[in-house]
Amino acid sequence: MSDDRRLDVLRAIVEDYVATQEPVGSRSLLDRHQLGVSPATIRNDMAALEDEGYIMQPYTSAGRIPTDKGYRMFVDRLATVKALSPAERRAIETFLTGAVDVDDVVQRSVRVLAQLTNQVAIVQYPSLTRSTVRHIEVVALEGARVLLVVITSSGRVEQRIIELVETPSEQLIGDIRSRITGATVGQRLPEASLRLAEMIETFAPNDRPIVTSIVTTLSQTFTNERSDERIAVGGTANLARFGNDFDTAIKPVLEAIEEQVVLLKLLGEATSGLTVRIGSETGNESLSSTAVVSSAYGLDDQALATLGTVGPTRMDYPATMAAVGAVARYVGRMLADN
Amino acid sequence: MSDDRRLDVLRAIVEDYVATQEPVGSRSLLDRHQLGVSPATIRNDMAALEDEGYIMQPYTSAGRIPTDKGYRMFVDRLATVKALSPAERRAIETFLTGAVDVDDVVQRSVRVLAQLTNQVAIVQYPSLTRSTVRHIEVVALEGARVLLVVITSSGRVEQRIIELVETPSEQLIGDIRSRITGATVGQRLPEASLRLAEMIETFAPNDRPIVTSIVTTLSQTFTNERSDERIAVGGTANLARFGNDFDTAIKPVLEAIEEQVVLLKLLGEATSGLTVRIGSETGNESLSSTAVVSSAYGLDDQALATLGTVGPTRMDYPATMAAVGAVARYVGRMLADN
DNA sequence: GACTGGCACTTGACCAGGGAGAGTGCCAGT
DNA sequence: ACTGGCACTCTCCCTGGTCAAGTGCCAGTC
Repeated sequence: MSDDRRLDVLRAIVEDYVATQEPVGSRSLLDRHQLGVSPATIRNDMAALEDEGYIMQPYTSAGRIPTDKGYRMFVDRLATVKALSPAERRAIETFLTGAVDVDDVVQRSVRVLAQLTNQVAIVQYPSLTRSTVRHIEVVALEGARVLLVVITSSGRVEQRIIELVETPSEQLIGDIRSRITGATVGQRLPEASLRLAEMIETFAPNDRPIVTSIVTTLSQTFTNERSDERIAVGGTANLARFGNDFDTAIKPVLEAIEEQVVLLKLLGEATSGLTVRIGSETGNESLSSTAVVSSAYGLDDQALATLGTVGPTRMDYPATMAAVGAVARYVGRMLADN
Repeated sequence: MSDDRRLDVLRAIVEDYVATQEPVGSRSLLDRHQLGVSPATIRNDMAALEDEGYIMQPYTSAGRIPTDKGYRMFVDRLATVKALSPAERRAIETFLTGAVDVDDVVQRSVRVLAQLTNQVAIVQYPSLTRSTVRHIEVVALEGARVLLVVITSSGRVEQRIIELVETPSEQLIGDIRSRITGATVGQRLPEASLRLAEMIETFAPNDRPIVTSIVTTLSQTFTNERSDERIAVGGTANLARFGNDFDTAIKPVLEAIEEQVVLLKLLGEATSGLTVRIGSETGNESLSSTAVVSSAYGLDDQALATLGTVGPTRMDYPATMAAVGAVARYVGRMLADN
């Protein structure tokens, strides 16, 4: 028995099952693939594959379906990366280039990713903690109110309005602005936060209350976890494809989507490159029939955040991986141009 | 045959059907309500109600279920408004008061509304076109870049960065800022947009290119439909309650949620007060088994935008209406405090 | 005249039983 | 090492029969 053919059989089973959503038997498998052997031979191969845990039978003497381990093998060693069609590439490009700001980029990528993959798409906003400070603005509003604006290297603009204990002089505001700018621009946000703390003591004691209040607010903004965890989700209507059993297939996904924390875990750490997590690999018990394809995106080789799709384990992995990878590249490029 | 009792019967049918999700027959109806008459009498009343179109039988000689017209009657004339429990009121209040900015207010209201009603919650961001300008800031960044910030009366902060053809002088920027401020602060955004247009010609011809570019960007921001249509959605996991037929009950709602335009239509015009749209009244054919409860919210009596819930027509209308109304009031108050 | 009890009737829901079909494992043969 | 053949095992689907819930109607009662 040749090892090569056994793997071919596994690949064929995965492809057929993904296409038809039905357990695949030895005969129907031969109808769709020319393997040059008889059904009986295939059956032997299947028995071996089952022994090794790559496929299973939903019930005795039905066709076979791939196990998580089978999909894993398929993804790791059997799948040939399916290049996107030129039309798809163009679609991504034209759709993304219309974006006016970071918010828009994220929103458009969710849409395009959902559309390309027919799955649920998730895009994390560019991480604040991984960006650097590009510009800081301190503006006096009416009364003792002050507007603080931070623009990051990835184009995100965060702002906050605070009320000071007393109205600061025009000159003090200017002084604060230029010193903060000097201390933070170009720094990554967590470090900028440290510099700010050190800076307070360089001001005259009289001014400290105002300076402190401004600086702590900025620090909070720099290290704000809430805004670091912002996420956009789209394509939930594609949940239809997950199966017809609402409680086991669809509800868990909807629940995961509602909980940002869970969602972030799903996307995983922003390690560079494409990650595929299948079934139990998601680390979420109720998502056992779900798979996540995710990729970091960023400026140059610097990972900024993560995006990806959530779909049924029985998905078209090559196509999904190609789409996720392509969108990640384009988004990275968009943010770099900005 | 007393008219009063017939309406009591209708109310009882609606309540029972909402509670059990099963067609209600004359006997089981008497088990749960003391109407003081026999099943046969109820049957006669039911026959009359059916003739008038308030209830129907899913099939010959099954129990009755309310029609859209029946629900409408229930909502208009039969439902006694169910006051929220003190615990619920406190829940809303404590949950909303933690919010730090408008974004946060909206996000928290979606959550709390979804949780209270066990339905899908929708909250529209405070409309820009209905707000007035509170503050405008023009800040020179590095090179010829300029940051424009608009703060509205409802606390929304919109910002945009543009690249000018040439680097403006510090003085020109200051001049533009003060004149724009003078012309727009306190105005509603559409009017402010007009004032800006008039203002261009008061500048020296040399400065016009720069002024024009800044002013048009601001105008766009003021009248930007995209940001006027921002919407937050939550509680999609509650779709489980819509029924077990994915294609007819759940998918249409998910599709509506994906399309902001559809969603906005659903919420409806921000007329003040509570609006209930049942089945075909939603104006969306595929949402025939869905009902929308919505309410405008705003500062004082000035409607700013709309929020509401989407649920199955067989929902607990009194409870839902109470929750939507309460959240709308609290959100309005939050934004006024801001 | 309004209500009630009784009765015949209708209908979907819920089994049980019985092919049909797809697929398997295994074995003897090439 | 592969193949053809065969007995076997499941699910799927159809049929038929019973059951319970509910109805409409009618004659009778207060």
